[in-house]
Amino acid sequence: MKEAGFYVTTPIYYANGTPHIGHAFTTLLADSLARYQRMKGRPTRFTTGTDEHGQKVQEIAAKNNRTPQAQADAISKIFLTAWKTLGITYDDFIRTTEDRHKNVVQRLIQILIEKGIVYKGIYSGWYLISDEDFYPDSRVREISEDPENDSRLERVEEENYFFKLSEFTKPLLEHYSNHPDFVLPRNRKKEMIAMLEQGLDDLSISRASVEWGIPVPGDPTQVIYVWVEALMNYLTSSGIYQDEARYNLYWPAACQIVGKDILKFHAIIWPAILLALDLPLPKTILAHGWILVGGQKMSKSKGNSQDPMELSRKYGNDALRYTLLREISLGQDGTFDESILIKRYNSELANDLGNLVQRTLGFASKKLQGPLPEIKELSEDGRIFFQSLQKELNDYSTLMDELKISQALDHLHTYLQLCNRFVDNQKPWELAKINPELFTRFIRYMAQAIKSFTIASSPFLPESVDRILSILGDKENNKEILWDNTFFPTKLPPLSLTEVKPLFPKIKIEKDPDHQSKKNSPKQLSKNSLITIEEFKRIKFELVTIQNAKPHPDAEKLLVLELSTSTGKKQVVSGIANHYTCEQLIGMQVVFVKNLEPVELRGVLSEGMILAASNKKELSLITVENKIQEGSKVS
RNA sequence: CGCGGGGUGGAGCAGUCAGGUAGCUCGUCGGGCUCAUAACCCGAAGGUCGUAGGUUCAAAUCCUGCCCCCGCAUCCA
Repeated sequence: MKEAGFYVTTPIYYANGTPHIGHAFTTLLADSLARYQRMKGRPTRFTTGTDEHGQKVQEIAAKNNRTPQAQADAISKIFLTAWKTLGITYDDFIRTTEDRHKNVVQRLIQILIEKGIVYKGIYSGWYLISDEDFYPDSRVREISEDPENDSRLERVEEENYFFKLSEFTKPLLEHYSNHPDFVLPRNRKKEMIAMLEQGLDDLSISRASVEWGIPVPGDPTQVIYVWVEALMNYLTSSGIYQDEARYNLYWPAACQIVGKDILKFHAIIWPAILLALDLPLPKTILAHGWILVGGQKMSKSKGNSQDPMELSRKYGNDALRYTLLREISLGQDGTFDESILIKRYNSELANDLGNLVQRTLGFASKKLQGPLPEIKELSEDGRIFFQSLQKELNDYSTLMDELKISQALDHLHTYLQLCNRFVDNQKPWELAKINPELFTRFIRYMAQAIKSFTIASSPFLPESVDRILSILGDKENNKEILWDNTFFPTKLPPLSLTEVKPLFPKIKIEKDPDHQSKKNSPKQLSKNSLITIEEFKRIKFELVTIQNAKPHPDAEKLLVLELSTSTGKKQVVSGIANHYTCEQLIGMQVVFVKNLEPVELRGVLSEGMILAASNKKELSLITVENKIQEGSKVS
């Protein structure tokens, strides 16, 4: 039997803005897996794209005064550009508004209708636009009490097409127990099984009141529910009904990456649809957690940018890709921001890798003239060294195949540590003086070790590969980037080095003024978060008057306030638009936190914050009982 | 009874499904080296794995109760 192709997908993004760090994480993860499989010589297909139908797009388009298609085009272009910038090597960027997708979807739905798995019925319940999801009466109260959803909840009573999801509970549970790796990581799988065990209701899969979508075959009054249709993109891109050879090679998908928030769609509804169609199910649905940013201990070291495009611009694609994938272990939420990137970058890329190259190849290029001679037989030292490296590569490879990315990367890091240790043990700076022959031999070993590392790590450091290989005088294009070239031969051909420049210049961390005081303070913050009076005093509150208020140009929930303070006018962005009108606010005296680090919120500078009491439903600004002079201290 | 995640040496995390010497990165302390991007190497300190109980020859891991944190979204500074 021929080896199956490796088909990896990201969700198609339903976005109304630029890609955030979560999108970038998913997509970089998929890209690295794809690069890894290609390196292993496996036929690989990597699909990403945009999800462009549905009520939300329709609404946003109307708000922006353009057609839904124009809206979709704009969104799609943003993502396309972003992925180009980040060096994403997708094989297919699918858009659900493309004809190829519409054709596939209609054909698939047609089959389901013919099979009687999709039937006509009356839907009566609630639909939450922001989620594009239906809710039973039982959950409506809780949802409508949340002010965020409030206005977005619609009573729906209409004739719909239904999918007999309920019939698939059992088959799905069977599939889960027969395929332990169907959903990873394990805790997510448990969640899905629990959900299945509660039983499933049939699913309404069409809407009469939405226009922007793919019509139900034979019934142009209805469009297909956007989620159901979007899931089918994975089949469209596989080549079903279009390219049989491609479809046979790549379907079922090897790995479908999703965020934990949309796992239900991918691990229950999607496989149910496939079962209904008698199509094979994907091998693994890989669910990752959310990327948390900031948190309490946002380092004050200048800037906490979390915008992937910004981070890529500042530090480069490889730095972003490597540190992000290294830091976040799947299966759990992880934290990532600029300071974490810098830390990882400095210690692993600059110190361990960059400096390793510098102290070996860089040193050699200064000391040696002419090429490194051939080595016919490895010394005992060299053999043992290569053996230990080989073990790390094997472990790396095994873990990669198990989709344990951050653990796999651990072994690449150990590899570097072994290299640095070898350098220390061999003392090349002495060899260079007393035994040139051993010295060149040593350098030849290191060149080999670095070459193998470079190739093995190329899925995570794709842009550095050329730079390193060219130092090794080894510019034989992409043919070199194959896993087979990581092995350690018993004979090494001659090799000539070229000039070495620092690969990963160290990022200087700006002095953090708070760091000092934190260190000096006798007590660390304890877990229950008691703070000392000194810590409290560091916050400067002041009573200020709101001089002017206007809506944020680019955000529904935010207002831009102009405050008159003891040190002049300040601008603050505040999330109170749902609770106060601009007119109400002008003239009010409120409490202002003065020494908060300024930050941009949706493009508008905010130089502090004003205080308010709030819970889920209500919000009320903190003000004074009697008017007193503005600029008064609050303590 | 909303849903979910978590509590493991100073920080951030892995390990928990299939119970059997507590692991990784960073930080701290001491030493080495001087080739290198103030980098590298070696050694050490530091943990009753939230808590109470149960099962077991054996529990971070399985069972039960309790306590505490945190999300429910990237537009609430």
